[in-house]
Amino acid sequence: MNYLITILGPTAIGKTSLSIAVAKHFGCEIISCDSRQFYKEMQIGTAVPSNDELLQIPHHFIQNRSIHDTYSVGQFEKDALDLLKKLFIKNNIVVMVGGSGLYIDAVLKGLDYFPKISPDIRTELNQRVEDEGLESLQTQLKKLDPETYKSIDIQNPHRVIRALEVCLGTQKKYSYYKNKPKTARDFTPIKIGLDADRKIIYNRIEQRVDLMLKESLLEETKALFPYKDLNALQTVGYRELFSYFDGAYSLDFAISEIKKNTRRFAKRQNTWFKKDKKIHWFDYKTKVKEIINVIKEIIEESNYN
RNA sequence: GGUGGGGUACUCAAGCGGUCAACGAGGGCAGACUGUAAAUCUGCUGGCUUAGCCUUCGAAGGUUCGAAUCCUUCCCCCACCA
Repeated sequence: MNYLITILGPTAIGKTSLSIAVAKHFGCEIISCDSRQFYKEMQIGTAVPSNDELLQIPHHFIQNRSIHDTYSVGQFEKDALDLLKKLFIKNNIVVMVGGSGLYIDAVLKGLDYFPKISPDIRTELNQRVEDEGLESLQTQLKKLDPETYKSIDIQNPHRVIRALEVCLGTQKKYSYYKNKPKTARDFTPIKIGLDADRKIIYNRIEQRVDLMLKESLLEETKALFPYKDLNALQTVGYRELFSYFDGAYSLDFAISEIKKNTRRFAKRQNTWFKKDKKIHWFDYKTKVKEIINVIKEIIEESNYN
């Protein structure tokens, strides 16, 4: 039996160090499940594991892509599954860490298959939202795929555009592809959540942001300024500093915005994870040993069944 | 001391006799989420036994069927004059 120990929780809670300790204990490797740590151009602002940490345990999906690549959850699911297959040959345990709820679910549960859509269609739809307003796309979606029109958040431009681009790009309804049976996973997920009181999380965020700035986040961001419109750079910590370099924000304001937006991000992560009843939650101060013991128990128990 | 402007919910800020528990924005809180997800979107935000009731608009009085809105006095801020 294979096990994918998944460590999740809000940003700045201490997932990285836990994951390394757990991976060390089981002598296994780590795959990252963080939608921003894929990009090699970003390091400080995405709080990628340190070089020292990376040397201790082999990590995957850390800075393995460029911000200029187009990457998606669908591709990530495929990449992760392919890699897991190889890793499970070496060891029946793998650790996955990350805070991107959708990406975690993609690996653990699977997404529906969608054909590749030409990026031109999205560009066009984005343009149309600007020119004609969202309403125009809503109307079109209602005509092409009434089922999806009813089920998605019609106020959310990203949702409407995605549904529409699938309809337009495949000549089939978006709903046609949805909710198909997923390919079964050949591993058992063990979900470990790290949590703390809101105040503590907010405090850690505050400290982490200050630390990033000390580690020259400004320089890192400045170098990326020419690419600020790229999707990968729509990221807390960078966006606000782009506004600073733009002259729209003062430095102090940009920093307080980073902190605020990170807090909101942590809240959204929380909302996502709360729904999942299969997560084993631990306070962030829990001793690693205790968590490992629980993991071992879960593994033993599942071996009996 | 004199004159003028102002004091509105967590903050900023509209309202200037009834349709006001009070526009809007910010902040906060809650939620949604299948290839943009650190993104994007939604709801709530005086209290309560919540289709209703109660207590709010610097304070205290007054006018009125009815006041955040009008009058009087007082307190506090700001500007100018002295």
